[in-house]
Amino acid sequence: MPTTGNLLSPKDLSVAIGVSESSLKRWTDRGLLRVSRTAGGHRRIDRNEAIRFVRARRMPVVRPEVLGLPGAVAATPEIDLETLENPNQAFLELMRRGHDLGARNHLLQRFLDGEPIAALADGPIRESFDRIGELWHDGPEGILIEHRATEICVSLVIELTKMVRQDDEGPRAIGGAISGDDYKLPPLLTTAVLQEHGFRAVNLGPNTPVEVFELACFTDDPAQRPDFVWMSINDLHQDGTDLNARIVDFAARCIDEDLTLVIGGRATGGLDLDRVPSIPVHGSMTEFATFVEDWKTRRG
Amino acid sequence: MPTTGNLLSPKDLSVAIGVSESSLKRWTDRGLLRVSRTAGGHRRIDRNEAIRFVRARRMPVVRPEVLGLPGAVAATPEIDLETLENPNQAFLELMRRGHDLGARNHLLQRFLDGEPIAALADGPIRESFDRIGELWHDGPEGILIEHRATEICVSLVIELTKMVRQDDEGPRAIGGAISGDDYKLPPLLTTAVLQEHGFRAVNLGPNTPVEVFELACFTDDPAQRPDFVWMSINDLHQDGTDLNARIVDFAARCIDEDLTLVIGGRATGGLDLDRVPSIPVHGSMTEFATFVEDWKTRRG
DNA sequence: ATAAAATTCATCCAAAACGTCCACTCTCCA
DNA sequence: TGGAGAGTGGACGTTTTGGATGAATTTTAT
Repeated sequence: MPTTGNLLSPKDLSVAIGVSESSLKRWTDRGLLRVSRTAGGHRRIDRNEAIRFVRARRMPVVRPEVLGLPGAVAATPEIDLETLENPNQAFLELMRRGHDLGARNHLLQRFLDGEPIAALADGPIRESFDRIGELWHDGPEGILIEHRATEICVSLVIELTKMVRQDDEGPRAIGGAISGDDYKLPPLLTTAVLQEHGFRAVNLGPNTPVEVFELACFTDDPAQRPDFVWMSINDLHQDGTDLNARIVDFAARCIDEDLTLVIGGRATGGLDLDRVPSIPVHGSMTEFATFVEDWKTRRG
Repeated sequence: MPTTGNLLSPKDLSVAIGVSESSLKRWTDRGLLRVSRTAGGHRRIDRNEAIRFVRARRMPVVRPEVLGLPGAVAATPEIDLETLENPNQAFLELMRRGHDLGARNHLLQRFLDGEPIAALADGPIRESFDRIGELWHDGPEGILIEHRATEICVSLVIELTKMVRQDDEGPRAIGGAISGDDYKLPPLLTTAVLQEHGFRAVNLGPNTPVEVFELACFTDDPAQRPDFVWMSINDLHQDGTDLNARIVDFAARCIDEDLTLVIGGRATGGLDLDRVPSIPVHGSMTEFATFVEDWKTRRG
């Protein structure tokens, strides 16, 4: 029986990744894998640290269930996922059918294989919802599929977010989707990517007015003040001009107060941000992730 | 329930740091951890001594709340959560401040102590959002708090849901919140409660049209057909009459096809469901949970 | 106050983990 | 081809761990 709770014994992890205990000990002694010790000197390994380790070293996981990850694939009879040339299509099919366990299995496997969350966002997730979004116009069936898939995916992204190490000392980031944008996934994915890069990220969720951004960013309490703000724009109300002006004002104030504001999302093009040309705009999560890394090194 | 006051029992500390009681006692006998004794010889550990012990050895704390630590984050100076008479108020304060780790510890402890998810939904979660909902009218600050708290709570409820999911053979349930109802939490909580009671629950999320319910319930594929449907109604658009008619039609068809439909949510009273008096309506999650249990036994 | 229930006591034991050592298998380069 | 260097998995004697035991103590309910 694997150790309960969030602490793994060396044996647990060694059987999980199919490696000898000796190697594991050597790795911990060399600092490749961070462990804590009991008072008697026995090693205890945090689950998230174990996941980080196998992901960073691209180690195959022989028994994922020991790490609290999905075990054997629940075979879907109708479709043979192996034959699909594109793995993202396999994910799409699972999402279309509402096959939550299969989708979880697929995404987590790719996560463990080392794909960054940003790549998962741009790959299987985005492609699936592009396709599912088209179905939406076909009537109730499309809406059903879209709703079910969204809930599944929200749950998966939140699960991923909890797996990436949250740094207690990392820079503070806050953000959300603007007023009128009801998409839940982009803010969640942005939060996940930020946490993967060591940020302490706060998610304000969809449909957040610009005034709320202002309040959150320019609070008087310096301990609460973020170092980084992001705005997700995936849907625009018809009256975009007023919103545009508000965003431009907010962006100008961010520049004044030396706060980095980043804007992204597929409806970003619907805005006219030329008046504040210094706002970084990203078109994909991978782009955003590289920007974030740059920002961190630039900031020291 | 951890021992009250400033003295911990060996069991309290052992669960807090995730080691066996035996080991802890051995450590005290070796003098690694100073303890006092009751008249009868039972060990009592001072909270500060326990904290000193875990800090000195850099031991991971599995359940910080047992030690009186609100998590990895420093205690909020203005409030002393211990002194709040009502634990639900403590949760409210944590949510107001966006103290996600503290909120997680609080909720998870109560869950591990045996409170059913339905009780958590009716207790800390509902009370907090009742209060936070009032703040919403106070302008941006209230909206900020509400958005942040919602995202935190969504994440927590999903985490709880993953802790209770096991049954691959349970009855199938499907549901969501109706058109115009954008609340995310009630469908999530309903799903969590159903899974806790052994259901295979599918969540269609907020803002789901009645036609989608119909399609999901009366699909031709018998393998997909649910045994149980639920509808969450927490917000009504102004033109409730049309929606009311659609729901009544849907409910009638459910009765025809011998499918259980349950309706709940705080705006349920805004509908006129007298034409289909056999629809069970619940006003709280606990009520819903008992109904669900009855339904299961009645059904054999 | 008293009885019943729950917790903790000290002790014991098998399984697990400790650190160390040592063959064995790779890769690389002379 | 052969030998150095690094990584692996197993073996070892010793120490630590976690669970079980029945007796004693504390807590809870009557």
